[in-house]
This record gives sequence, C-alpha cells and structure tokens, in this order.
Amino acid sequence: MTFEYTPPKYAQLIAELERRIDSGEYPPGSPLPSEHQLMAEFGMARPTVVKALGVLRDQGWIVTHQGKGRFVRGRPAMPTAQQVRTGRELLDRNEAQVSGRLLSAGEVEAPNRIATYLGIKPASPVVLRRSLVEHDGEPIEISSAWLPVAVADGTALAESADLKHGVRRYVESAAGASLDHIVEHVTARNPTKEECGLLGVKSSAALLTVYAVACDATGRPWVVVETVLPGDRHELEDAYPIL
Amino acid sequence: MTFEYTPPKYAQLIAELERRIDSGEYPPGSPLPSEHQLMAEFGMARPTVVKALGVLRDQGWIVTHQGKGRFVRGRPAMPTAQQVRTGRELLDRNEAQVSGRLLSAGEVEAPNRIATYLGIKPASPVVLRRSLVEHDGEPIEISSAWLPVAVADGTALAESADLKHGVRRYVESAAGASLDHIVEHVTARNPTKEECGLLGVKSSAALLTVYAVACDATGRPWVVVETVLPGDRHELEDAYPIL
DNA sequence: TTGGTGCACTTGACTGGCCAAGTGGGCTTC
DNA sequence: GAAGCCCACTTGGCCAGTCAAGTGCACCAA
Repeated sequence: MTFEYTPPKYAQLIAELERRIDSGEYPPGSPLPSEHQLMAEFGMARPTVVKALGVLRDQGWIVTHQGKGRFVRGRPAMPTAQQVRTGRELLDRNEAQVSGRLLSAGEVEAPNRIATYLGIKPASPVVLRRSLVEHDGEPIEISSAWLPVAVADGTALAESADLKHGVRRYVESAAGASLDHIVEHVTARNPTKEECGLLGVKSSAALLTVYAVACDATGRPWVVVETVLPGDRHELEDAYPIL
Repeated sequence: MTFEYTPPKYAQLIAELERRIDSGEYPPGSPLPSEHQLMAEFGMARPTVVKALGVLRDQGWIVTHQGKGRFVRGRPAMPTAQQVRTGRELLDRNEAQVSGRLLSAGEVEAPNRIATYLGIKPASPVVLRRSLVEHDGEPIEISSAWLPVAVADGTALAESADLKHGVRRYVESAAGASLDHIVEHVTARNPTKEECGLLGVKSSAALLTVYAVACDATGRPWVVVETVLPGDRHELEDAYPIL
C-alpha cells in the first residue's frame, strides 16, 4: 500500500509561478501570461488558473488590473506568516529550553495595569510566575506571566517546578478554548531596585517593557505575559504593510 | 442615465452571513448551513457559495472541517485591516495638521543606525528633517525623517517651509514607486542633552524610540522615520494573531 | 490631423456539473 | 455484544462554458 501525495493542480501552478518570479524569468513590473495562455501551457481550466492567481494576489506576489492583465510585484518582502513576535515567543517559551531561574510562582494582588488588561478589579488575586532569563551567564531579561487564579488553579503554573510546556498550553487546557490573538503594549521606564540587582543595570537605565495580552477568539483575555529588557541591549522588530 | 450598483452575489452572501453571526442567529460554535442548504436558500451555484465561505474563513469568521461542516467562530476580534501603526502615522502625518515646530531640515552625515537601515555607508550624506511635536503647549515627541540626498533632492523635504503633505507623498513621487511596507525597530534609551531640553525630561528618563523603515515592494528602503517619546507618557499598542 | 467607433483582449462573476476525500452513524455479520 | 462494512452527508478540487466589464489599439470618417 503506497501513499502518494500529489498537490492540487492550482497549488502546483502557484509554486511554478513563484519560482519563475523568484528566478527573474518574470521580473517585477512585467505582465504575467494571460489566463488563456496559462490554461494552454499548464492544461488547466480557467477557474483553476484563476484560483492560483488569486492566491498569489492575496499573498502580494502580483497585482491585477481588470482589462489590462496581471503584473509582477516580486517576492513579497513582508513575511506572509508573520515573523517571530515577542508576545508569541513568550507564550510558547519552554522553561526547560531557555536558561534562567524561576524567581517566584504564586498568588499576588494584581497591579492596576495587569488588572486592566485582564478585565478584573485592581488588587484581585492573580497568579504571578516570574523568571530571570540568562544568556552566557549574563542576565538579559525578566519575563513574567499573570493569570486570574481561576485559570491557574489546578495547573502547574502556580508551582515552583519547571514547566514542561509553554504557558499557552496550560492556559488553553484550563480555558477549554484556544488562544486566538495577542494585544501588545510596549513602553519604556526606569528599573525598580529589584530589577537593578537582577539585570545588573544602573537605576537610571532605560528598560523596554512589553505586555502581551493573550485573548481567545471572542476577545476575552486569559493571560498577560510580560518581558522587561534593558533598552541598550535589545530592540524589537516588526514589519507590516502600508495601507 | 442611472448608475445602479449591485454588489456581486458572493458579497451579498458574505454580508448576510456576517449579519447573522453578529446578531447571534448563528452563535459561536454552531454549524453553518451546509453548502447545499445555502445554495437552496440563496439561489446560488455551489462555487459562488464556496467563494463567499472562503472569504469568511480567511477573515476569521468561521472554521471549516472537511467532512463535518463549517463552524462559527464569531466576529473576528482582530481588526483585519490593522489599526493605527506608529510608522504609518509618521509617514502620512501632515505638518500643517499637528502642532509643533520644525527643528531642522538639511543635510547631515548619516549615523550608523540610519545608514544601516537605509543600506548606505555610514557618514554618507542624508537629509534630516526634525520636528518637535507639542500637545496643549507641552512637548510630547521628537519626530524625524532621514532620506538619502538623492531621494530628497528636488523635493520640499530639505526646505524649511511646512510640508503640504506627509513625507510619504514626497518620497513616492521621488522614488517613482509606491511604498509597500514598513519595518519597525523599537528600543529604549536615555535622552541626549538636547532631548532633555526639548522634551523637558530628566537626563535619567527612559525614552521610547521607534525607527520605521519604509520600503517598496522589492524591499528596498527609501526613508527612515523616527519618533522619540518619553516612556512614562506614552505606550505603543499592537495586535496580531497567534499562529 | 483629429476625433470617435469598434473590436480584440483582458479580468470578474456565475452556472451546473463531476469525482475525490473526510466524517459519522446505522446496519450487517460474526 | 462487538467488530467491521456501507452509506449518507459534508467539504475539496476540477472542468467546460456563459455573460459582463474594463483597457487599449487599429481603423475610419470628418
């Protein structure tokens, strides 16, 4: 019994056209072969050709002008499935894979900012799990996760043992739903005394802090992951289309 | 002579299904009517129904499981056409509309960071246009635009007069191509002496700095717009999907 | 020369139909 | 009763063709 997988025809056409654009055979600005030419060359019906071209348009490879044709834009410079984002990385980070040490794991009163993000009353009890992340023996980052006690209850998140998986896995099983999107808040501030000692920076240093609120598909927040980085050693990168 | 515009059938189906999901008629988690049921109800052929459902899936309204059906997720919480982004706002900002004053406009040597972003040699000549932005008489932000002289030449960008349009307009006409996407770099640092005076902050304050590199479709950088904000008075927000 | 007409070519929207593949429940058979 | 098969229903993929709408150029007439 053999399992042969042949991709759908339209996917083959997509791959071939991407190859030709990448190779320079279809340089940016040049017109693509018309739908009928592609039908003839690849032996496909028109809807199949159109479907493939629609995907290429949605991904930014080409632009179409009704009555004129389709024109090459080039390999989309924007990574279509976005790049590494701070919040996503924090959510899926595995404590066993990054070197560092757990600072605390337990119940605290929610600071105003965290309470706002989680949609709960200030000073409500939340579970805070905080770690110092090191690289080559140097402290580089303090990362924290804040959850309502109702979510953290019964999970390993409030325990002092290393987590086997990222925070996301625990939250999703407690939530019974999958996390859908992240809202990030970035700001700069001076360190607290504790952070000075942990990160080994002066009290006048500028810290970059990122709060990432992870929500389900209905927009309900489930967890806030936070990271604090010395600004002189790190920068965040992000890319997005204009308009 | 009358011009009546009737949207395509598939667009009408999209609108109607979005309405039903929004109204709660199709609550989250519930199955949508099958393709054949929708064909019967709306009098459309199957490809038309499938096209509409494909758009709803791409926009995050529904999920599909082959063999089982399509299921409602709810109104996508992620704004599909993204929200206001710092870099985009800077690029399209009109000097006549924001209150502030021009600090400088002319040729300087490119700092290392700017030269790297623009893909030119450090200390190459670039045109720097820098403004102090105020709100209610208080300084809140220093915004700058950096361009290779070849791009700025012949435009109003190097002149001391107020710009009639945003930077983007001038760059696009000089480039002969439209700007396609932005790569943002965010970091935190202490202010320079000059910035202390302009922004009215202490020398130990934490400043949030955003560098936005605007590129065309081929990834070539054309301009860097920069903003410097006191971290205690501003924060950046961004939302994106998980996976 | 200039202006307008018409046609060829392009993409957009839609129809009606086909077969394949995944899912789940009911039925048959052991 | 349990295992396995079959079938109905779902979505995925594909085809052949129609009509509409936008673009540009060749051609023709004033």
